[in-house]
Amino acid sequence: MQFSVRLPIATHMLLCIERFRGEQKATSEFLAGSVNVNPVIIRKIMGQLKSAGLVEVAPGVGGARLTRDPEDITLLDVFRAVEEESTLFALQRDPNPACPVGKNIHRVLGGHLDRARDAMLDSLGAVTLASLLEEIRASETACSERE
Amino acid sequence: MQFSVRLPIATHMLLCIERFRGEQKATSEFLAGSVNVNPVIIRKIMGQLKSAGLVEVAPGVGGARLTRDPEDITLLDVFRAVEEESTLFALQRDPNPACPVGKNIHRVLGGHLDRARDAMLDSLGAVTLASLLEEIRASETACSERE
DNA sequence: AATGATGTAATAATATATATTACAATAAAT
DNA sequence: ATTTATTGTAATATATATTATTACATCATT
Repeated sequence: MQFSVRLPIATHMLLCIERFRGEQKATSEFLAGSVNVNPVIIRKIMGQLKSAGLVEVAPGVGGARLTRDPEDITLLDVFRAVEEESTLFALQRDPNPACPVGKNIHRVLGGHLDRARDAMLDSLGAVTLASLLEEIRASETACSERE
Repeated sequence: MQFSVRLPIATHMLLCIERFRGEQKATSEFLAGSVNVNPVIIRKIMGQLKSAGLVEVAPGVGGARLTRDPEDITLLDVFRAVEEESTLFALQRDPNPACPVGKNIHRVLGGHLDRARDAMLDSLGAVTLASLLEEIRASETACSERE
């Protein structure tokens, strides 16, 4: 199992939107160039970000912008926009109720798996877009200073 | 995205092996009856548990047994036996190095995603097979007392 | 009207998950 | 020695998810 690459791509998109605000109109074409995927992939993920209320897209003229301060957007918000969190851990269907293990496995195991998932989500929730942007900017500065 | 049902099934198998130790030979047929899947699925997962050193299977005569005390087996051990932990979070391939975001996204985002994964793994590592077995046994007792 | 952009449908290629049949190999029992 | 129960594994089928791509109707501006 592997997570889809939607979370990294969506994060990349949001970072570009904010990093180039005022410089470059954030069109699907431009973002596709930075992420290096097909523009339609960008538009689909942008649709999910829009549904989640994280971005607004200018119809017709094009370009996206954040609806909130980068300080108020976390990786958890992005994860929830592009992945289905409730069904992260599946449980086997129809375990045998005549077996004491089969009868109780869902209840016993389910709670622990939910906690493991929540631990991951909490960790994602601790990372803001603003902090990521700062890390990006710090790298840029380090690069230019080295020249 | 959704985890495969291998972790729940493998856990179920281990619990059955231990719960019925001395009562029922833990054959793939028997375990398949409790989990309610095809015996070949059980054998494949059993192969993964064997490779991970969690169980020993008697060749020819059949039946599996744990190689360690249930106190010393955690859900993390089971997860590692049946899932590929290192590739949990994928990163987009070939982001544009000419873009400041594309150039740094892997390094900046990768660390946070690894931490989120580790938070989940740590949570799984805190649950022992022994504790699960105790929860199962408690349910059984509660049921029989209610009668 | 022409332009540049979005939203979305349709299609294809690939990968993974799960179910199932079949059968060779193995160890014990008779 | 043959039979029996079981494992390990290959082969196949089905379903679903992911990613890439083409095509085009729609929309706002110029």
